[in-house]
Amino acid sequence: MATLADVARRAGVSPATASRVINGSSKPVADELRERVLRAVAELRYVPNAHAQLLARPQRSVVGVLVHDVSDPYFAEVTRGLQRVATERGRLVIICNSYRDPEREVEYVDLLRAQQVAAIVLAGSGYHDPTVNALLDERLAAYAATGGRVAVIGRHRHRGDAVLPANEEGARLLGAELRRLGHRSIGVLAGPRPLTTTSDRLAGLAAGLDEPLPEARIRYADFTRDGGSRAAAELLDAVPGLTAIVALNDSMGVGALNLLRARGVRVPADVSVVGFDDMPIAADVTPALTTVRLPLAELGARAMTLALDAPGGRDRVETLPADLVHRDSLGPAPA
Amino acid sequence: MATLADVARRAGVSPATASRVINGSSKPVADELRERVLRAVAELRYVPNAHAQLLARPQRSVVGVLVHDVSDPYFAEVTRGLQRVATERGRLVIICNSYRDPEREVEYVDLLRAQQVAAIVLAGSGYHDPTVNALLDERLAAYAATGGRVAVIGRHRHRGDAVLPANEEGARLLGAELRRLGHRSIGVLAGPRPLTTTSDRLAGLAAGLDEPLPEARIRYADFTRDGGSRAAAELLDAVPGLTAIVALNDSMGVGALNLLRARGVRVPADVSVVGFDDMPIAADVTPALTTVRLPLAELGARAMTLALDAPGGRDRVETLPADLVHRDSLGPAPA
DNA sequence: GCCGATCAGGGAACGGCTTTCCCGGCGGTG
DNA sequence: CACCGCCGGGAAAGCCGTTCCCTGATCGGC
Repeated sequence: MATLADVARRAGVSPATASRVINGSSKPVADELRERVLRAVAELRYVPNAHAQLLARPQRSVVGVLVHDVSDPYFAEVTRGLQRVATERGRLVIICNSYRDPEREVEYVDLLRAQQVAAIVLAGSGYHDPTVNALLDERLAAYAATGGRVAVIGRHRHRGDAVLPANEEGARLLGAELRRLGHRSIGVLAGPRPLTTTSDRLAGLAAGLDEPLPEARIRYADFTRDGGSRAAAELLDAVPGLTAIVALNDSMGVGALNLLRARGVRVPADVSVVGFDDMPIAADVTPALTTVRLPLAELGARAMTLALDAPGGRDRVETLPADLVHRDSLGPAPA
Repeated sequence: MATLADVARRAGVSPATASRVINGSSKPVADELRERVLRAVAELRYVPNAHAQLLARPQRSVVGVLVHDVSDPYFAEVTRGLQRVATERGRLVIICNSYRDPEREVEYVDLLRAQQVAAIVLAGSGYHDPTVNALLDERLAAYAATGGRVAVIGRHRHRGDAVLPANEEGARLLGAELRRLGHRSIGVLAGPRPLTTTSDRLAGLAAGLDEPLPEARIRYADFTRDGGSRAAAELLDAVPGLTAIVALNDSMGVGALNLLRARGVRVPADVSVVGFDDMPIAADVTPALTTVRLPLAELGARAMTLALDAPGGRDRVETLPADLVHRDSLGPAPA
């Protein structure tokens, strides 16, 4: 690997001068020398060692992003927004997948800290477990104490700037609409219990329906298509007379749709199905899924903006609105 | 940010000793001192500066991954495979999105080089433009010359180890099946022209159909749902009597399905539709999309394995098979 | 009891780059 | 003509760890 010293030697100048030319320092360098340095750089295919640079100058430029799983469409979309802003600002992004393992999440925070990242963006639902939260908080605090910036997406209980999707409000909208359409016997396909996203949406739904949701009509499963399918099967078997199924994310909704089709249940004539998130797939299934739209990419973009902007003294919290997307899978309750 | 010197001072030992304790060096350290160092580390919440470590020891541990766009399901899946293997081997992955801009791709190679990554994995279709390829090759060569490892996914013409999806063979299978079912008037929704993926799949399709594909029955567009939708509309308008539409990836296939539904064309009774890649969504649309399955995660996993394994002297090339997934969107040609 | 071997711990060099500080030379000015 | 100031360039001091090498001390053997 060619070093700056190699370049300087080849150009017949000092490393100081070479560095100045390469970084476009404000200190003027004679054209002749500049020329020689540039030529040497090209000939040696010199690329400065980013670690040495980082060590030599205080300024940190990369940003760490911690998501549950980038290949999940939800996070893929959030990440897109994060990346867009980061790229606009000339920041490199390191993406880490915690795969929903809180312990790995903590490890990754340390790893990002070791990388001297300028900011850490935590995306995705938080957990209810206080032990886990305390541990994570402790690490984030250690990071923030050294001047690191923290932004979280969709987690209430953490330090740092936050941008929150209107999970509760979106679910409330959904509940109110179901109620308006006469649905009274409603089953819920919920995500994993320990996630705050699950409980937030559940709470909003109950508020919108204007009645408590009996646990017997809720099934908890993974936030995946198969999870939704299994949970829907259980629910259907356990609760006769269901007129609507609320999936707490679109993947589960799609799974439910599939199961219903397999069982010959008509949607929405016999049973209505609604989802959450408005992922691209929601519009493409049949019947097209009625769902709650969350501005996912925007969530990411806002979070990255907060993370990169100068700290505003106090932690800033932004809430991004959710709205109902009417498609074909929701109809009036059958008489 | 606490440094090793801080830790050493607080523990009342030399930095050398502190370092040895922290890294579990083979050199023995008295329990008493070890204890003191560990306590200091905990109290100061010390995390070693990864950049300083990288500078101090020759060993490089992070791997760079360059994809078109992680939020595209195709790359999301490939990335999942890449990550899995990287994590198993204790490697951190830096993911970069080129957004299909060859120039940005070259920039990112340099950036990864600057980061001293142990290996670079290039995922996603290559380009036909020889200028672009030459430039990229030149940078990769510079990287490889300094001991960097390169692995590519789905690109023929680059140095380094390669793992290739059987694009051509998969398309051949598809073509043969269409022919068997009596389709003679076939339209193609192709991806961007400059991509080798597009031309490979086109070539395989023609081979399977056992007849050349007239350009008039091909429409080039983005590898997206909307691209597919638009291209399908054009094709339908331009070519009367079409009995089948081949989309060169599933997103385009889904777009086509949507357009056909909007126009009241029955699938597959009037027109058959097939896709490519077998992304999760393919099974969930109605009718479920017949497509060619590519082992995407496996592609990623193999590439990462090649990249991390000791170089085998010559560049290794692996091809992963494609197979036909029969679903509902393909039927016999109408009489 | 003395010498050499062994061992734990510390000093210091090193990795690659940036940046401050200093020096020599030039032009301008009185 | 002498002096001052400015300017371009280089020497060198870090940044933060790791590790080689050395030192001082302890221990074993004769």
